[in-house]
Amino acid sequence: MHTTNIIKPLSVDSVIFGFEDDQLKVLLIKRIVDKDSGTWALPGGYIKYDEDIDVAAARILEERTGVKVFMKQLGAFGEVNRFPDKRIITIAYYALVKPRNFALSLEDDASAIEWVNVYDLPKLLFDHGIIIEHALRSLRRRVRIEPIGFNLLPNSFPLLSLQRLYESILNTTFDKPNFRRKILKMKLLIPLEEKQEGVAHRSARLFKFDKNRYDKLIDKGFSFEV
Amino acid sequence: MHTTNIIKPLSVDSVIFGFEDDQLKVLLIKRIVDKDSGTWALPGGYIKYDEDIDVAAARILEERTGVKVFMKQLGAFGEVNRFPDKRIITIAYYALVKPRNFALSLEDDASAIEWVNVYDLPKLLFDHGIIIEHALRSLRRRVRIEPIGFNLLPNSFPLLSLQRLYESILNTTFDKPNFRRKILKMKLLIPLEEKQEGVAHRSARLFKFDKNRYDKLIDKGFSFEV
DNA sequence: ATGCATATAGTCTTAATGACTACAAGAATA
DNA sequence: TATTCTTGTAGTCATTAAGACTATATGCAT
Repeated sequence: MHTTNIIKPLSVDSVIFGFEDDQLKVLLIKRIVDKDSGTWALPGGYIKYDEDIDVAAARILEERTGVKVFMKQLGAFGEVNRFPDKRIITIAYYALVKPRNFALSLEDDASAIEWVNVYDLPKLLFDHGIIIEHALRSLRRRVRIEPIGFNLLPNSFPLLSLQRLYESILNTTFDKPNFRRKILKMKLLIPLEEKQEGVAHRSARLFKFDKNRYDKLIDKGFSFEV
Repeated sequence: MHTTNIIKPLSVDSVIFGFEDDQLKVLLIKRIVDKDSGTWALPGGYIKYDEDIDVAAARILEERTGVKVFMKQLGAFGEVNRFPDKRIITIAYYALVKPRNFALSLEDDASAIEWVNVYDLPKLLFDHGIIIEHALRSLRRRVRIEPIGFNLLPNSFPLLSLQRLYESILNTTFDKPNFRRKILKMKLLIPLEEKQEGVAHRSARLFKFDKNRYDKLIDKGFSFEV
């Protein structure tokens, strides 16, 4: 990594959430450089002098994963001793993505990159565990009042997947018929002709999220709520 | 202000909300130093090398107002051109306070310090207007699901004051009997013997917020909602 | 063909909400 | 003193949403 042209006391770290095998996961990398070797960490990097911080966050993630995603800022983490020896304050971001769209590619300074279950994390570098906790809290708050959960699912999905998604984020369970009723009543899902394939039981209808419709409803004062 | 021992590319700015005359207000200062003269701005300062950022935010506010308050981090604002000539990223904080407890004291570099209606702001320094917008959005989200509004009111208050508070924050109106019913049903307010004094109409009973009770209810899964 | 897992439709009860009406209290006024 | 004005406080009624269920439909696997 080049160290010229960066703002030295500031870094960016990203919590990338994905949903895979009915589990909420986080993208982690394991570094091989210097004494951090062997510790899992959030993908991160440094901000350039002539770069907006939001842009820096997106660039760094793209460098590591090849995918451009919209990042939401979580906040700054700046305890005096969070980083050893030096005083580095990090600005954390998070994003919700579809893991299938990610072709994970290793960079020079990483020995591994993996999706890890958010409820079963390894020991993490510095305060990255705390950052993930904060991100999860923020996600839980937002996911209930904004239709952001769909960013974690494929474009078309059965209702039960959506339910499992909310259950794993909110760490709870819902009654199936009731969840179904509530979601469908919002009229935000377009029922497709397609059905599930390759399942060992009655196949479910697939739906897709209707972003257009959502925007219109919002203008009319509608508010999403799960 | 001393410029030694600070982290140069980082500042802290605070949005202090207060409720006065049934209006939601923000604490602003007008600086007289250098070319910023005459522009209203958020109280702010620089972070020291050996100081947590949350502590820096509280210290800076205390220096300007003499009052120690708990600050909530809003996030980092880091557009390349937000600050003229230099690249300075600011971490914004906000807090809810009782204006009566504040003895506003001028510092050397400020020519005025004032509570200003948040819906009628003057032109502000740099991106401070944007920061206030973000703070207001965050406040609106939080105030509906956490009992933080009470921090803006005196310890004892009539129900209508609470209603006016929510109305001014959320920029809406509520039906009086319905608001009353909703709030009282939560059992978070302790009715006092005292009544309003010096009002030209029937005096209302005063209440105080029961923090203890709230903490207990939270443990039982209760969730505050307005 | 039978079981089994999931999909999907619908019922019933209870609680919350929004829109009101009505009356009470007490200072100001006429 | 009587009246009026403003706000406080209690309660009604209809509508809607939520939670806990029951019941039936499909279709693969044995």
